[in-house]
Amino acid sequence: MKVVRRHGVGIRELASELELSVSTVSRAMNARPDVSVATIKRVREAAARVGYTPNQTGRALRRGDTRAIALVMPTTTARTQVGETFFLTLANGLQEVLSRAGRDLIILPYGASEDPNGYLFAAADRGLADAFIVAGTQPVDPRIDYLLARGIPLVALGRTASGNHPWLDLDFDAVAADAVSRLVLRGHRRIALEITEGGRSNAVLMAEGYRRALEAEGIPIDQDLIIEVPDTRDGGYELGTRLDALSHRPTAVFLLEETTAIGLYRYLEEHGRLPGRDLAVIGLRENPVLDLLSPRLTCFRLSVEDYGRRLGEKVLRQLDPGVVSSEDGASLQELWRMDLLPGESDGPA
Amino acid sequence: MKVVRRHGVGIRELASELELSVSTVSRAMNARPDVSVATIKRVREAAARVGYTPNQTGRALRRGDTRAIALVMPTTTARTQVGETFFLTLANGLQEVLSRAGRDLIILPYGASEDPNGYLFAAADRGLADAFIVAGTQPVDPRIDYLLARGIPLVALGRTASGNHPWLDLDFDAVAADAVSRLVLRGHRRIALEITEGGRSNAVLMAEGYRRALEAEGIPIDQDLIIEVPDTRDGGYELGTRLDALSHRPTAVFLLEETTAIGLYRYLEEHGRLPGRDLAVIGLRENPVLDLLSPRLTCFRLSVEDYGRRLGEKVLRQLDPGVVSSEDGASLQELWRMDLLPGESDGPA
DNA sequence: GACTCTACCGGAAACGTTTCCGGTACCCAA
DNA sequence: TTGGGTACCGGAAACGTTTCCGGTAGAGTC
Repeated sequence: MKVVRRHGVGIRELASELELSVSTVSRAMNARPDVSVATIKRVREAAARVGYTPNQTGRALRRGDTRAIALVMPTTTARTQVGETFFLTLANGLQEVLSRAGRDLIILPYGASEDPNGYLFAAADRGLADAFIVAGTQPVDPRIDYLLARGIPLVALGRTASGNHPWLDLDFDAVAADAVSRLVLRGHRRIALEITEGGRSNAVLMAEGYRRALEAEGIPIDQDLIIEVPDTRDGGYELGTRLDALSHRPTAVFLLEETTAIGLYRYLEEHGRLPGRDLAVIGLRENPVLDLLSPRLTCFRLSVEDYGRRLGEKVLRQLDPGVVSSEDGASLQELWRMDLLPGESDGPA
Repeated sequence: MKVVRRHGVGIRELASELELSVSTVSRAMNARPDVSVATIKRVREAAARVGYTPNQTGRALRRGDTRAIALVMPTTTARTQVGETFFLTLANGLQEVLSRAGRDLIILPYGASEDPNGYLFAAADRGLADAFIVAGTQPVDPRIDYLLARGIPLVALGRTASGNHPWLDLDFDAVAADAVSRLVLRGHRRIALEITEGGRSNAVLMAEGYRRALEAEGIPIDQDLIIEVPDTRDGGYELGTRLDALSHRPTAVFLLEETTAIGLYRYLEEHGRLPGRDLAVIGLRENPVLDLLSPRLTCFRLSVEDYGRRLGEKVLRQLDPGVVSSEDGASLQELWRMDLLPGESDGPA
């Protein structure tokens, strides 16, 4: 009934057409040293002419590897976060590096509907890719352990508690230190921190960085100043009310989720106050949506594409340890710095 | 040097442990009718115990199919468009449908750096997936022709000139008709249209729909009212100047790229004018970024997730024609309606 | 001229699975 | 008791490629 699409032309057809053996054709296609360059040329040309491409499945079966890297990432952020282009931009930079190395990028998206663990387990068992990049990691993430246990190369986007595996993460400590010291320099002493509700791992890390930064500045830590709200605009509005409800109001706030800046600005505006004049605000990540805010939000610049490129280099190094760059040893686990991008929202106290 | 990870346990090991033949184990794993249910149960349990999963590569080689669907999509929009979460949300809905059918979704992203055609050609030749969903289509798209020529199942996201292949696209005609008739009803006669610079296919389609809608309303078409600007905020600002430069100013404008609304609003504000009062504005697609605009932009609602789900159904139908839904015949090529979402930006003339 | 060495190539086995084809054992009816 | 059916299972050939191992021819060496 159904048209069986046997692969158009196989290596055997090509070999017989060229009156060569299958093995020679294979070697020629792979440019092995023990074929004459003349033969390589001849085979390649004939392949192009008849439209032969080595079947990847057969090749993968025999060689035991695919030439692909899988990026496992959540798609749910697309709904909750405003203007969340993070992962796509990341994929952009990542792919640039990978394709230069002759490897393909495969994205495995998982939504809210499926079990992220089972999804990755199945893909790993299937041997879908040679290495996995796991995004949206949890502090203790079964996916990392699963891959580690099977010796499958991986890079995590975000540190985990699983110990000695490669990861790349943002340097929250440095960011917190930068933000806090900048605010302190402008006379702020009561600096609040907005973090995501529900104890997400980034929130925990940022809270730690914030505490360390305050300690470094010799400012006592007030637990009330760490405020958990949803990472939405409404969360930002709520943040405004929560700040005002404090007995001793802070003069500055640092936002882990820049989306909340929108709601916070609206709250302040409705109450006749101005960000930067009546409350200093610093956001974490630059985001084109924030361009609409006035006064301009002070935040940190993250070149997501560069971040993706770095991720690509890390995963390639996992696969080909031969290409050891000079600074290899220390960079199994790596923190990524972000530069402060001054705006007008963080005025003096 | 490197630890060769031979697949942990293969079907042979499992078979010998169970004292069964390889073929029986295979049949049991696939729940074929000619195995006893007792054996199926026994095999499945043993498989779970020793951690055996059929190697997908071997299976694919023998069966000639993967259980995967590939979505080929551009990542460049992430940079140019503000808050472009379209594809990720689409993937979300798509995957929901596919995983229900026991299939995996693989995303093949292509950036500006690579040749989108070659990228797809290679993936198709490799037999990466059973079917391809091609997004970011051009009116005449070599990728579609390539897949068609090889008989590889596909669904295009966007109509093309390649004739009789399945596609799903937005119903620009209906949208234009809705927008125009709404504006006409409110007394507008000079209605401008903003389209993307460079003759992108959506722009052409929308321009046609716009013309047809005007004709249907008996309004003569003025070519000057069709204005091409970049699909950015600055493009929106430029649109404002271009509209004002017209000898006979329009009283309403319909935006193909809602991103431009941001710049247009700013232009109007700077010139002391108000959208909805001094110029009626209707945008094409709802976009969370636009929530920040005041007065609220009238636009059309597109449930991207539903759109993705529909896309999934279409591609599944390509692969399993057995599951013929009642309205199958006519739906090879399908237009997707969008509902108008009233705002306050399209006041009377 | 015999020997070794190099450069290139062919045959066949492997990778892990599915599926075709056949074969046994059993049950039931005649 | 025999014959035909059914239910289940085993052996072996595929799927398309790579790679091991061996083999030939020619060049170079003494």
